[in-house]
Amino acid sequence: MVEGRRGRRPAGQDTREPVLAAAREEFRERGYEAASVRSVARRAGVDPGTVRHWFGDKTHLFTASLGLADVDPAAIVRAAADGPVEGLGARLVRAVVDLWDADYGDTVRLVIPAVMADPGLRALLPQFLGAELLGPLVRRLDVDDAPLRTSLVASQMAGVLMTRYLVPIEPLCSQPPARIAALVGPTVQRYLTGDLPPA
Amino acid sequence: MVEGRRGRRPAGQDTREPVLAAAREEFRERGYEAASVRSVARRAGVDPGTVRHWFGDKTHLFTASLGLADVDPAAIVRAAADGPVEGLGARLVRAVVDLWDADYGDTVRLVIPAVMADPGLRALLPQFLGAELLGPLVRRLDVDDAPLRTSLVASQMAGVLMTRYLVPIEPLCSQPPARIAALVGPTVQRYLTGDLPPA
DNA sequence: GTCGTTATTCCTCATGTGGAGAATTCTGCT
DNA sequence: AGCAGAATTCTCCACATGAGGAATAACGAC
Repeated sequence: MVEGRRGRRPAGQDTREPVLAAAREEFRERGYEAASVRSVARRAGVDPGTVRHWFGDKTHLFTASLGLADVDPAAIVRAAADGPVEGLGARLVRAVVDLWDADYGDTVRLVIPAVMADPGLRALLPQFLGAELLGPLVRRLDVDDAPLRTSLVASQMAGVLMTRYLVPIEPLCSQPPARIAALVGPTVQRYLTGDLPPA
Repeated sequence: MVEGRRGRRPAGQDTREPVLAAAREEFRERGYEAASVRSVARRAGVDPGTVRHWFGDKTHLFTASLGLADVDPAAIVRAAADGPVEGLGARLVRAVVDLWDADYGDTVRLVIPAVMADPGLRALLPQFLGAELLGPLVRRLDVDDAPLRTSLVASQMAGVLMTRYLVPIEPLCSQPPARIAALVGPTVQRYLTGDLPPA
């Protein structure tokens, strides 16, 4: 921060981008807990209040620093859903596991606690999982009980991701994606297209 | 805290119990995030350092205040596992959902973020889920791949509990326990005793 | 020019954590 | 019994943090 100099900076000096870069470094180096907003601000040569002004609280700074908006998980899931209905469950599991292995493996351990700790973010999750990610897929299948099936698939998916990335439970968590797809795929398939007990 | 009065208190004055009671009140009234260690100490008429001395950090104070040691989920799961193998999956799901509905429904939303935020607690979870809770059950079934089956069951269970209590996904989250058992039971049954694809 | 808006800093407050030290109780020894 | 010293229990102080509000300076529309 420019010492003793209050008020707006002269034009042409973007502060958002430096803050974002500093946040990426900080979170990568020290993890979510140990990272501090103040240190991010110091790195960016900016006052902590500025960080707050642009990104709100720490969890929002964190998710912003991950640039999660760049990747669209829903698109990947939709791509996996193209093709025959047989084996759809396995393809779906495979796609999601691959996605997370490639892009989110390192960061999900950080994202989840942040999301869980923030009521606002948590409230968005069901909407995302149900409507955004799995909803279109299940509707395409033209089955009844689509919402129920969606939530069942979401529950199994959430469980797999949780035991793979968040609370590692052996030996499932260290199986290769193909094996996980083979093991869990039939379950998802049943939730998608199989017989469900009547209410 | 007794002002200006340093050092050990006269005998017979238990401080642990008042702190625990205060913590229960505080967490119940304000939730985990908003609750403060200092406020608990104030309520108990004790210095914050005393709280720290007895219970360590905030997450440990929290779990201590829940008295989670009193209930033994493993025993309930074992009880549900007594009986014929047919329908075991459904009975198991039912038992776990009932347990959480009755005893943990209100608090799990608070427990999970606290656990996730604490690396120590998180490290204990797999051990608990795998070995303590489900391990004996799967061993009793005398199947091969017992550890793998255990982790598969854990993944589906974790998913159900997550979508029911933590990130409510409709309509699954508001189904009665019997329906959830009917829906998810076959999956657990397959993970327990069904055919699994070879490695 | 003036005037509201926006971007930025500074200050304040309550918090979680850690350490130093004081008052009490306990232990071993004579 | 009596007493020195160790262990336990507890308070105070210090520190860095996350959050919010007030003050201030540059900008843009008119």
